[in-house]
Amino acid sequence: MKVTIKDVARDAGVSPSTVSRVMSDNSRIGAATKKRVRESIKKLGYTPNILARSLVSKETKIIGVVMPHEADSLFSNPFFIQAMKGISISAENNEYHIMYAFGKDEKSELKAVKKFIDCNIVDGICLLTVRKRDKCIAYLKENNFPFVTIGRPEIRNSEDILWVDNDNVEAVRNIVKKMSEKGHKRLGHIGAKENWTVSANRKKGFVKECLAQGVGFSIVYEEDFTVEDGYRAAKQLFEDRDITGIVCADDTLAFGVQKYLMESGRKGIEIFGFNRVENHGNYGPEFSSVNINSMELGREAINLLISKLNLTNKSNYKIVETKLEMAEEEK
Amino acid sequence: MKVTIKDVARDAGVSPSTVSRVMSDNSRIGAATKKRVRESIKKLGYTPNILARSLVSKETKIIGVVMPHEADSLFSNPFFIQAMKGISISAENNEYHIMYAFGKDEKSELKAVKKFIDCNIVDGICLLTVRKRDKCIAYLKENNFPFVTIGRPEIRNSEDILWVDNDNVEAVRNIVKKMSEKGHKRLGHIGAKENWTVSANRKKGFVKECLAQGVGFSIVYEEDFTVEDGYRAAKQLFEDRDITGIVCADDTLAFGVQKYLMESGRKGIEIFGFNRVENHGNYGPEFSSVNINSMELGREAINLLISKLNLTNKSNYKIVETKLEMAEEEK
DNA sequence: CTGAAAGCGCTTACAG
DNA sequence: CTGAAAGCGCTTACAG
Repeated sequence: MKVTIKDVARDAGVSPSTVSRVMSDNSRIGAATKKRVRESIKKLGYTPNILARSLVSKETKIIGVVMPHEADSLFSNPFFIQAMKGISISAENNEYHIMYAFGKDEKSELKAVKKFIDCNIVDGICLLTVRKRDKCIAYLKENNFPFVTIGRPEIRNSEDILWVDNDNVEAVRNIVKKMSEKGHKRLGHIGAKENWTVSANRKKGFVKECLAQGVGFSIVYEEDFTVEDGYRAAKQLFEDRDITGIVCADDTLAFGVQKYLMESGRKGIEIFGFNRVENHGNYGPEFSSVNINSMELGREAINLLISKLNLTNKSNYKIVETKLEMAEEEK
Repeated sequence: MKVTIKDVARDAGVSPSTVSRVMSDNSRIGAATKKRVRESIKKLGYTPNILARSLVSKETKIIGVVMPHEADSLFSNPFFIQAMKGISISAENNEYHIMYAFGKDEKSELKAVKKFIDCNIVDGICLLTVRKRDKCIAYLKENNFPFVTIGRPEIRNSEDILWVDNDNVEAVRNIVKKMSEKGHKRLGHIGAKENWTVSANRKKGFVKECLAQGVGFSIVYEEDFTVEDGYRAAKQLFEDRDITGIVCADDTLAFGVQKYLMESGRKGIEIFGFNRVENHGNYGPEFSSVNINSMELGREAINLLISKLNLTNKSNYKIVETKLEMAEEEK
């Protein structure tokens, strides 16, 4: 049988209250008593039952993480595992636990959010992506439940919403600026998942900087972040013979572009992607990519949420730095 | 404030005991009372606090899943996300929750296991991989804590251990047999993670069937399941000029082989991999691969564990079917 | 068929 | 500095 606070109390010759206070290192307990109780704790191998504790403290020290339903078709993208890694590191550092829910579609994501809240099982929720008119965000805000999003929410009155994000607009603007300085006169952009704000922002940055630099452009949107989508988009995009460079919203799309370029024999096109995905084949030429620091995004999201839960947070958001990693030949 | 069982009781004019019995659909409660109570439940939107329930039932309906520390360097392998998907599906079907722990090394995996148990937070544990002389398995068995492993444990007295696995030995034997029938006289095998039983079994099947078929062979072991490791291994392996076919323990290794073959210009080598990984580049020739049905492995693991927890299980293991998917040109 | 009571393992005012 | 008591939100023998 599991050893409880009563067992420790009996062993140390004190009351359960005292043991509880020793556990929380209450300053009003005498040093000698503390020592004795700690010895009993060690001797008996006592670890408090966190469920019982939660029942009185009204905190479970568990955070619910909702994976976007696209995660499984996007498994080839390291973003999710990296973010999860960051999430778990932060949770561990702060003595929180993480509970994941995988949705099948947007509806079941909302269901997962509701379940988390209704069961009283989590103190807060983390959403791994932000959609336009996001139902989960709306529900969480409405119910005033603590949450954080990876990606900046696009709704009104978002000052009290916690979020982390890269500066995607700026990251793309930098790329376009760089390309313009190199002499590119006409650029292409391939995006996907139009209702993800991250996609919207990358496109926004692209358009803005093209206009600012007086660079011509055309844009193709695809359904998913896949090689096939990138290939299809490239095919369409390069009907425009003047395009000499291309910015993809994700490396998987860039792979498709590479593939198209190799097959079509077209040379001298400069490619930029996002999120440095390992190319198993690695036969194509290197291309430049923006490292969005997925692990840091996960870590900071949970840090922010936990600060909020413990009422110690100052800012409601955090911008995680990106790093443009140029292709080998550029170095 | 959250609505509790007392609120419902008051609203329906019954005692909390009765509400509790209605929740569990106890047969001794009158139909009329049930109806009235259910209306109150609905009206007030009551959902039981599962922590309070757990405290008395001694069950949390949470299963802890320990990710192998290699998971993050292996993120390019869909196995983990697929398995997690299967795990979450089974959990949802059975009204269980899942809690994941990511270890940094083998030691911290054991730490995670201990923490799960000590906190009283999980009813059972699922391990995503099995190592030789696996510390987590030893600890769990020693403490008689319910668990299931993906991969067959290799310890004595494993009859009471729950596990799911593919028949890796058989899968590789089939491949080798097929290759022998096609006329291959000498084969190569590339493995990695020698202390994972899955690797050991694939190698075992390879050796067995080569001997059975009278086919010559050589074997190279690498550290990790990566393209680089596959490339390095291929370089070494093909010093043996007679090798005409190669079985890789994972598709990532096979990509490395492809790369080597393309660079070295060597032709007519038949490649087999495992676990059909999407090749972002997809420039190389197609190769055949064994689909190990990762999602099913995850699903069945949790099914097995939950059956055990509810004392309804019969068998202590389950073999998940594999499917050999031949390269396009073979069809 | 239903309720009052005890208890799950903790924490925390309150009292001394 | 420490303990007895009440309570967190449930469930479940026990009694009627």
